[in-house]
Amino acid sequence: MFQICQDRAMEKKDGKRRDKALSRDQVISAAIAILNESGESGLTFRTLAQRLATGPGAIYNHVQNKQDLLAAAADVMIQSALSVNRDELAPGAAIRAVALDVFDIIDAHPWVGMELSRAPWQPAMLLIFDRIGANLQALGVPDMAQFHAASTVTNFILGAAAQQAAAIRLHADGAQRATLLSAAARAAIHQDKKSSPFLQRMAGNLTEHDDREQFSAGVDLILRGISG
Amino acid sequence: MFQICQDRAMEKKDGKRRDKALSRDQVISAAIAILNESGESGLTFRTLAQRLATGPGAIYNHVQNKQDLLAAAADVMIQSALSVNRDELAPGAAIRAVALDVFDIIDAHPWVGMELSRAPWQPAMLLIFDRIGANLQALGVPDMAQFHAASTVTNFILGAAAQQAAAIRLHADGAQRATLLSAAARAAIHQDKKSSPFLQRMAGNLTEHDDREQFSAGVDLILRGISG
DNA sequence: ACCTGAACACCGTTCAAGT
DNA sequence: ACCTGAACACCGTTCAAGT
Repeated sequence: MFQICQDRAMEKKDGKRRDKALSRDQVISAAIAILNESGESGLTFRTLAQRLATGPGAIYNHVQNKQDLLAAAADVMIQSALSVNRDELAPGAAIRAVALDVFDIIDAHPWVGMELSRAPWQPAMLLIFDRIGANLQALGVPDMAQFHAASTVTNFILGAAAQQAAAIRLHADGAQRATLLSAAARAAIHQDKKSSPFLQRMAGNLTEHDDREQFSAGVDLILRGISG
Repeated sequence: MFQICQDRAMEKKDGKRRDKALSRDQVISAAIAILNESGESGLTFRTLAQRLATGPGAIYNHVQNKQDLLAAAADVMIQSALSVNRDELAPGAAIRAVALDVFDIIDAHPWVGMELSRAPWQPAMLLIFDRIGANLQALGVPDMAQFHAASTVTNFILGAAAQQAAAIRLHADGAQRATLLSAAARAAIHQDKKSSPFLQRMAGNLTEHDDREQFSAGVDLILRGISG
């Protein structure tokens, strides 16, 4: 559906003017390549221009600004993640599948999660909302309740996306996840001694749970609330 | 619990050196004042230094970096929002109250929502997690399930926080919320014609629902899943 | 019409020099 | 020990000049 094309970069060696075929799709796909390789901090109009063998200004002929660029990039990723046909699944299983597909793409490319939570009303987010909601009718949710049900699941996914993106970023920083998390928990607990009993009781789970399993359990829990 | 102090700014008029009493709390409270007045984009080490009548470098004597500053500011806001005693409430109502307190503070100060979703493992977030979890035992949730239940509610709150913060920011930009949202929805729908039937059916709700009611309904729905 | 890249108006952060 | 503010190494974005 979306071709990553890098050949443009090769033409940079000679100082000549490139063939003028720069398109919006090429800009977005180059941005995605940089984001996947170097993360959010690696994407700059200068690095992007270099990969496209042009000047920073040229990018603005195909993209409104950096927000627009990031939203378009995230949309491509989410569309690709949700392109698998799930029609054969039962409605509950289909919702679970959509949620896990989103989780997995964010797990693999944390910048997508950061971008979704930075601007929740972008096309990528509406696509997720639609795919969740499309299964509610078959699940037997009344018309009036479908909007609240879909938005609840979507908000949960959004929150988990931010959480997961941050977790991966911490991990990528080379720091031990357990160390950082328990340090944070300890700091919070320490701050007002014994006023955080639940946090203290859950310290072990916080540092050792499986993120994907936690996410999946959350989806199931919400589905139970929707169906019940 | 936390005093906003602005008197320091008054000393700036004369060119003399200020009395040296700059403290971490003063830096954070000045940052909060700027954030509440001008939003995220208004907070700069230069604007903050100006309000504190000092140089940008001085701030680093009391704060590690901007992330640290924002996390500390958000923590103050969340602590203040959750400082009301809810012990007399039934566990379900207490969880609802915590969630709505967080919603309201983000509604009033959208930068808090942005900050929470930027770094989900900061003290403010752990405090919310603790306050939610503290009511699960009384709600009759089994020990093993309490972690998943608390993290599900927390993730939902986090997602809604990002959503709400973005909504307020759009509104503050002077643009009509309905216009922008329906434009986004229309764009998403248009993109692949009739492949978004649910989004189309919900277009009206998307632009006209009440955010707080939607949030409250989401909390109720998850609570039903937890209890059921 | 589109590219080019220097220039503009900023950032967060550092650090020698002060007190 | 803490402040001061110029300087550093960047940003996103604009725009005259090219083709």
